[in-house]
Amino acid sequence: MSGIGHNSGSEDDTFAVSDEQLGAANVSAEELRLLIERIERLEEEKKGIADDIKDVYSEGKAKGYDTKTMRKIIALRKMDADARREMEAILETYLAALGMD
Amino acid sequence: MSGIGHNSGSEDDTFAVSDEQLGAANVSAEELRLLIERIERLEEEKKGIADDIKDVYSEGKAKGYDTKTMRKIIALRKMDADARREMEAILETYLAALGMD
Amino acid sequence: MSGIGHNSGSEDDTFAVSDEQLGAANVSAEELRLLIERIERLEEEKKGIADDIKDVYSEGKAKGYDTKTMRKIIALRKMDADARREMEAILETYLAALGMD
Amino acid sequence: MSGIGHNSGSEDDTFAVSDEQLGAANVSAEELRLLIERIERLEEEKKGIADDIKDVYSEGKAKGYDTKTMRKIIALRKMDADARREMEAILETYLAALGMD
DNA sequence: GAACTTATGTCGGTGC
DNA sequence: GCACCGACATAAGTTC
Repeated sequence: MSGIGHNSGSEDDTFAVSDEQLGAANVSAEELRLLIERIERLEEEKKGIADDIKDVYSEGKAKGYDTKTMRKIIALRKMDADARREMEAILETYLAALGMD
Repeated sequence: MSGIGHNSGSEDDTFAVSDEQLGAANVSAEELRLLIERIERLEEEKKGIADDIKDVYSEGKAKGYDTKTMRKIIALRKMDADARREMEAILETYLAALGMD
Repeated sequence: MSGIGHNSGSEDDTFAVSDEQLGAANVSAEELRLLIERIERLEEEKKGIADDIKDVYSEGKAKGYDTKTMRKIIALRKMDADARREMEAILETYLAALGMD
Repeated sequence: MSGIGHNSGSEDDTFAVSDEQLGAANVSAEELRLLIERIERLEEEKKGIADDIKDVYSEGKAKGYDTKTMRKIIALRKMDADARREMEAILETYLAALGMD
């Protein structure tokens, strides 16, 4: 956790102004701004990775594989992985239901 | 293991695959596998970041902001940023047209 | 046939609306209304089936199965079915790539 | 008889499964299977109707209406219907409160 | 027009 | 016991 903020609910009057609500609003605005900027940074990172993925597909295409096939393979492998995870989850559910967890 | 089109030993080899082709296929398979694994790794990273984003939204929610509003703000800021980029692009175009680039 | 705005046959009556135009508009309105009512009927049917599904889950619950488990099982079976379909699709893709389709 | 988790009367045979329990399990498994198959059938029907809806939208599109508009109209009509129902509910409440139901 | 992302609605769980 | 909340499934929109 980042440790940013942690001031929700506190009535900190360090920067007290005549209008308490305005002060609170400023704190909130700052808090909100920080949250939003964090999200924006993360979105950028995500975009960057999405671009990298695109590049790898392009590379594959350049090497003669068609994108559709590559996507199919990846989807299939993902399905397998998901199914495995799902089976483990269901097993746990059963065990829990049987009081064996 | 039943590879697609693996057909060794047939005589009337309408669909025969030569050793050369098999060798090439193996190389290709390896090459393809590497591409796919790279993509899968990148997909995982992307997923991780998407989860981080979700966490930040949750954090915002916990601090009393509603998600919908946050999303709207981010969308707006993104539009602003896009508009700015667009304007810069236009400016560059003008400058280029004027031979001032 | 095109929808609203079909304008052939008017002579010089700049703002006049011919009977033909009214007729066309009416036809369009009617046509649109019918499409919309079909969708609404289908949405109702869909809702009805969704309710039926809910009932079956309730029935299962009443018989001592927990919903989560049931959902997990169904999801898993769906995954299997999807994976099978997907594998067939990929097989076709390969065969096509090999000119064997 | 209930399914998984029915555990009354066992003393220290923590993981023991009696013949009775196995028999019950078989019955349960069959029972569960039937429930699941019913749900799967219903899900398929639901999917079929969803596809039909898609088709009607496509048909509308082909006739020159845009999907977005159609969706808006349907949403509006749904709101109207919901509002009407709501008003009727309120009316009933009033009537009931007045002992006129 | 297909795939990916975003948004909305629904469902089950949980805390008061 | 009900209402809130988070999670999941579906639907809509957007982009390539």
